[in-house]
Amino acid sequence: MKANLEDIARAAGVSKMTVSRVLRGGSGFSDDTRTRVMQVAERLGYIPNRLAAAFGAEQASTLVGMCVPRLTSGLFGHVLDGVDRALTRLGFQLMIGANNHATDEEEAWVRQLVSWRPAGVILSGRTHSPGTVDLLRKTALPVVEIWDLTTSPIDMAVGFSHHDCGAEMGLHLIRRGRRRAGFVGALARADVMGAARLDGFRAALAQAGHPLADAEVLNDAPGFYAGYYGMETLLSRRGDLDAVYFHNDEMAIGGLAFCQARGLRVPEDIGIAGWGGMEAASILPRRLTTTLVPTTAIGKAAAEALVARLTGAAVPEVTVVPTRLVPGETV
Amino acid sequence: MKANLEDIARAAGVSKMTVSRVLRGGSGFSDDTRTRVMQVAERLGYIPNRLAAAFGAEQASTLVGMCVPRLTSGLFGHVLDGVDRALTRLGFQLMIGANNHATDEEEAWVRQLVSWRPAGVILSGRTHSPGTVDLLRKTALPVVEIWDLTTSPIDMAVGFSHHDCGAEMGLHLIRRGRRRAGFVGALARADVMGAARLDGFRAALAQAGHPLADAEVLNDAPGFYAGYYGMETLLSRRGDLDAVYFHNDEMAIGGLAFCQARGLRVPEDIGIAGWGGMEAASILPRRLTTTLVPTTAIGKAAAEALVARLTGAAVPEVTVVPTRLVPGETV
DNA sequence: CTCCATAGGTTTACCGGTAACGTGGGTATC
DNA sequence: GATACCCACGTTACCGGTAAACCTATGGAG
Repeated sequence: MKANLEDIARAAGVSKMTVSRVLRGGSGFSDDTRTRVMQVAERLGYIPNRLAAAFGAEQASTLVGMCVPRLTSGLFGHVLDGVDRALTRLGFQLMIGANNHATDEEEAWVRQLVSWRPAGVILSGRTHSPGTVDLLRKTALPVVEIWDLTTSPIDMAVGFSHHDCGAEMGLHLIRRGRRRAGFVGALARADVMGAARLDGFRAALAQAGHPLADAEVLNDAPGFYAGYYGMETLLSRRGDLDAVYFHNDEMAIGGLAFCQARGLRVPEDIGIAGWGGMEAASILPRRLTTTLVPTTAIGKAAAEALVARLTGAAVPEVTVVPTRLVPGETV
Repeated sequence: MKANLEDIARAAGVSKMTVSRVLRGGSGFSDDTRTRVMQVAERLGYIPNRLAAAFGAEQASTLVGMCVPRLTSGLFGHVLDGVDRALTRLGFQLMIGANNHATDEEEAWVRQLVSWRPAGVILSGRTHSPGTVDLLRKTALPVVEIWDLTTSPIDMAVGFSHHDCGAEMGLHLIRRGRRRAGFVGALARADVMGAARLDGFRAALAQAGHPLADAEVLNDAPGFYAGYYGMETLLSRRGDLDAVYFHNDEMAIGGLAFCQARGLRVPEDIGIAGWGGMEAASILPRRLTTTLVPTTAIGKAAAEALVARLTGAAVPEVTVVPTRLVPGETV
């Protein structure tokens, strides 16, 4: 039932090697042989064995691994989609994992992945355990780090600066006349990139002479609830805030919901800003002030950089994919 | 640099086979041998080669494939998360793909997957091409079909009935006194499961003597915009509707936004119902009437059923994971 | 004292491809 | 006419594990 190259070879009256060449679309055989082999392969229902192929000739692997922080993140869903579409088109298979914002979980996943001898790896973020970096360097695997720009990537990087995103929003709030801005974050200590946005935000505000009034960084997942309760906590401490910058759009919408529940007018009484871009954010009664992140484009660029490297093409070490601040109507 | 079993064997003064047994935690060696082998493996930085292992002994594969309709779907992100957590815990690796609601794309993906000789496959939905079914049957691979309950699954199924979801919501609207209900769908012709919900909805309304007033099934992706414009279209045709059931919560929220923009009061002037569950839906000024789907639980159950089958345990052909209608405040 | 079970190994034979190299015959070139 | 060269293949030697069969002391039972 399970035919292999040998079976086809016997039935077609050629050698195993010729069958291999024909099926991989190589050269070194006549048209006659080609059609004969193809027909026999079809008739026997041959299913290629990539395991054997990748094992016998390691450079032939078409397996790519990708690790995201959380599979439930809407933004990373789009990144995954971009990666998947590009890889599928190029004939690669995608193995995924989640690191839950923990470098040791990432390392465990990378170890598993490497044991499959993949063609390359896509990681999210700039923070990795020494073991991960060491392993990837030793195996000399092509690596693309996405999402945040690493000053010195392990191999290649595709993304943007979270620090700059925060700074840009800080400046925007100042320009809109806000003077007492706060911040609501999530995943305290776990999410380095949210922290980078806060850093940039804080720096921009300080430089403008109106330093960050207060910040509440929760330990929870960055969802609507966290935004709602983060807003509540922040306002209970500082009732005089005139703007709040959130970890992401989900949380900002949660914050908006809280304002609505308390009868606070947005943007008159208080300004609300999110980050990341989310379809819902643009259809709210007032369009959310936020920063759009080209998620799918990042995924696509990462996959293409990886494959380009595999084909020996020159690939830039760092690819910057610009984000865009959308003023909206909530600040 | 790349050590293999042979290298470890030589350095530890034992045979390759003993090293293999030690590393896999088997038996048939002394404690002394064990520690010696482990130390040498550690020192040489041995990286197991799962490719070789799976190739040499096919039943040893720890690779599981999963195909979802779209990687950008919030609901399936949670399903993937459930699958991933369960598989990681059990020592399996996850290969993913998207079928974009097209059976031929699914078949192409399955063919690629099968060539990696995986331990099992998780598919979404009940609709597959004959080629897919044929291939899976021939390879006798463990298969779990999730999301919708197939009357006769290829192998195993985990999910619920979309038809029943629709019928339950139809009945709920009737009970709330709605008499002229409409439906707004998406992914016309592509999404069989949304169509099943519409069927159930229509049947329940008809049986109650207040048949479906109108339906608008768009071709677009089921997002906020589609909900907004679908609502607009539906109301322009039938201004007298007193309830609208949407393909999912995103679209329902889009519909709510349209009502708000037009000054329609919800639920007084018109009722709005969604499907699927979405964190945002429960934090709106009025909680959305919807059906909660236990996404993560489905993923977990699917992964566990697959692994149970692999270990030879008896697994029920069909696992029903109940959904729950949440009345909310929009109907 | 023999027999036998058992612990603790070793040996052998694959799994199904692919790279590298070999080969025979025909054809173009000098 | 000899040489070179190419085409269309065939041969051989792996890749790194694992299953299964096979050894060989050692200790205890009968």
